[in-house]
Amino acid sequence: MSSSSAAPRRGDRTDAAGIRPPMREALVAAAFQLFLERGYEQTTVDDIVALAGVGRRSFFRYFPSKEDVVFPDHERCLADMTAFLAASPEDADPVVRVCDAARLVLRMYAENPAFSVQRYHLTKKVPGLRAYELSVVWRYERALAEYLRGRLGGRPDGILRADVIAAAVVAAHNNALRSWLRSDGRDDAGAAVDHALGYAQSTFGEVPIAPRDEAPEDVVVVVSRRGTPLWQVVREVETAFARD
Amino acid sequence: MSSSSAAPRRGDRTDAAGIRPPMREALVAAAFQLFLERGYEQTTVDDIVALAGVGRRSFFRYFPSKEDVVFPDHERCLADMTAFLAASPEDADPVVRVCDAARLVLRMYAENPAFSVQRYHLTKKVPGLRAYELSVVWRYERALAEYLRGRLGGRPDGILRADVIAAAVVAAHNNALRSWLRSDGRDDAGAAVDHALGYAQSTFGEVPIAPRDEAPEDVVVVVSRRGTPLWQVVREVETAFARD
DNA sequence: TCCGTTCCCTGCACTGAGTGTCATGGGAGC
DNA sequence: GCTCCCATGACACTCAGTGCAGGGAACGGA
Repeated sequence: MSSSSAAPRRGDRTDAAGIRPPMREALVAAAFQLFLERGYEQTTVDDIVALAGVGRRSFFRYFPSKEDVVFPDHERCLADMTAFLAASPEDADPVVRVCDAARLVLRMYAENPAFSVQRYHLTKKVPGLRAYELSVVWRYERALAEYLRGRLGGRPDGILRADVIAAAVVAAHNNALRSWLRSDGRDDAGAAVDHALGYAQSTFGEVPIAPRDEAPEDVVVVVSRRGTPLWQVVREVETAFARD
Repeated sequence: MSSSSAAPRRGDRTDAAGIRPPMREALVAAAFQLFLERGYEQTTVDDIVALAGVGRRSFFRYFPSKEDVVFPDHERCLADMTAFLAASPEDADPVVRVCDAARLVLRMYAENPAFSVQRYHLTKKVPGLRAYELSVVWRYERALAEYLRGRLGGRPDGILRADVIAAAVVAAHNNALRSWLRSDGRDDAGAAVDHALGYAQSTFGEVPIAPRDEAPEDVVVVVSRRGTPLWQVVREVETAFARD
């Protein structure tokens, strides 16, 4: 009964990078159906492969572990991010660049809102999945940090700054992403992430407030009472620079 | 042969919070000896308990999983950090406070440099341990972020800022900690962490550069060419404020 | 001193994840 | 039509982690 059920035929794939075998999708679908029905830990790999109508060994051929089936597209997204950063123009602002790289992750989540929200509720309550997600996030953060190290490595504290900026960008992105997921995908994810990344960018960025090509000899004067908290001074400076 | 070997007697413990049973330490020692000899994944829990001369079931009573034996004191440190943050005075600078909280982790590592360096080399090469360490670091970061949320929650973007500051502080701390671990514990860990946390603090801190009680009507004038990168302006402001 | 209670430890059996290996069967290429 | 390739499936195995029951030492009370 197991060999003649819904097992996929061989003809409908190309095995190249173009079309992936449907067994992968069948396993993801079966896994999520059971995870949502009975919970993650109450579902065994045997249950999943039985529902998908495939052999148990095939599961581990497509997913190195049971956790991987919950994050089926992060590997591809991580490769995309690495390629995106590697293709950065030399004169790009590094902080802007890593913010744009972070937006790739948001785009992946936003491509399939229902799936992302389901997965969010799953990872929120299963400690093992939370730990797995952390290791995924860590790899994104490492990709950003490696790029920033290459760009900031020469400056004083370049490596320290690279690590801190990467962590801050990831935290800002995740803050917005999670608030979007909590809204069940109803809020505007792009706007929230733009806002959060804008905060990170304004904290670390080196973007000139005014375009470089206009009136470089203009002068701005900031007056501040000694004793004012530094953040308030910075905010005033920023406001003064933005005012045209 | 197994019941009459090196099993610890009952008399040498008090079972209160004062003296912990030596079995815990015996398991940690046996585990690390084998981990360093053959590697983490080549060592089974049966190997560990055989060397420690205790029953297999006892291992899992002291350590919920095989990974936990590698990080035997993080649970205590996390409790210390939570208590430290909960005991914060109302008028403390939140950013300074979380930096001090992060120093608790460094202190734990510095209490036993040889052990910390061994563990560092172990976690560096074993993916499973790296994932476990990430979940530990995540709990520290959550503790800092929760405290900051409580302090900054009312302000605009308070929650976002709390998450970003917590991530930045953890990243700065870990950057210094790891560079100290890479030096095999020879460098000055305290100085490196102070420097790294100082960077994070100057980026996010609200510390007045000049003491509040002196000449609050003093005036500082900053002049900057329009088009100058913002970070450079901020650095100039900072320099001007620090100059007395 | 003796007994009962209470822990702590141990052995045993079991589940479930993950892996190595080999047989098979069908499709692609010749 | 034949052969080779390779994805798949079946089987057996290791090992982490858990539930359960039994046993023995310390402790308290009589």
